[in-house]
Amino acid sequence: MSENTRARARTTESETEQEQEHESEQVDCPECGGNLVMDDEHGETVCDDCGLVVEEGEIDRGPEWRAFDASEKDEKSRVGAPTTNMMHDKGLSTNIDWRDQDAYGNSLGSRQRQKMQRLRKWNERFRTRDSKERNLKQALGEIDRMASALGLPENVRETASVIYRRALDEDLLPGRSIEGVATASVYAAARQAGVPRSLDEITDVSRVEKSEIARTYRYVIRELGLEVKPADPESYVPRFASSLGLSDEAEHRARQLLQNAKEQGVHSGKSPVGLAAAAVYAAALLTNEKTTQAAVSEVADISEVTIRNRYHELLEAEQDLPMA
DNA sequence: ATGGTTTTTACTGCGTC
DNA sequence: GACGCGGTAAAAACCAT
Repeated sequence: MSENTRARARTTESETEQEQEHESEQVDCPECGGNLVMDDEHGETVCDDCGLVVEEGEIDRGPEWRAFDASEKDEKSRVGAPTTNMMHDKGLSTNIDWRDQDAYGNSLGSRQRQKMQRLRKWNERFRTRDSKERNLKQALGEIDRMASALGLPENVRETASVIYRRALDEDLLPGRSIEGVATASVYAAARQAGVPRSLDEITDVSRVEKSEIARTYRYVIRELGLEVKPADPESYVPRFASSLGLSDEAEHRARQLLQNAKEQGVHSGKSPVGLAAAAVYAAALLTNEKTTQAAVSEVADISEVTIRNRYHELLEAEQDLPMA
């Protein structure tokens, strides 16, 4: 299979783009000069005025919260770290010194020593309940890595972490790889948050085979009783539209097409990504903006044939029920 | 495993710049 | 002639049974 078909489309349109200043937070939109705003919800930087998406995720500016041991944690975490599910113990564990001394360095009496022994024991029991904690640590690292690579916003990472944590609590891990479950968690979290990434995109950043991800994902969903509605085609639209440099109008039009199609139940069994891609293409046509099927196919990772089939259906549906 | 459905691959013909 | 688009047939992938 050619790698070309897999290649993500870059948003670079022209060589005339000026170097953007990296120092300042306030950068002007290359298109219209408007304000650029970070959209945490979708992990995108968009222009206030014209809606141009300048960068989609890719770069994760967040601090590196991962810590592998105590000393590293001290270095990396900022003062007053927020509690977060992204750390294996939510960053809240207590450490009790092993020395039998008080804060001034005086040694303790025997009563105090015994007390400290008991405290240490229990603290240890709570902190690293068993090997699950190690497991969790590694998995959260992976989740973080993949989410970054996919340009997913913070809240998705949080959700993924929670899902993984639950899977671990429910003893779903035996027989499955940490990687696999971690990947499935990310996949599920992204979908739940309404910023879905296709299985293919997920596979690209995971170390696990597609089939295993799918299998594990289904398993986790079922066992945890998570409700994940089939991905809404509309949620793909903004990403595709901006990758192709289409206008807001076209994007809006694409949404309409999809809503209309939804009402008529044209879906059912068709891949949401395909629908979204077709809608984007059709919308570009309707608003007289230049795009090719090949381009859409590229950004959506969907074959041109599928786009053709879908967009015919979309336009038909539009005509059957013009204005309600 | 099987059969039905959807998606992809590969190829071909048509019109236009 | 290359490009964008449309169609088709056969293969592959997917899903429920």
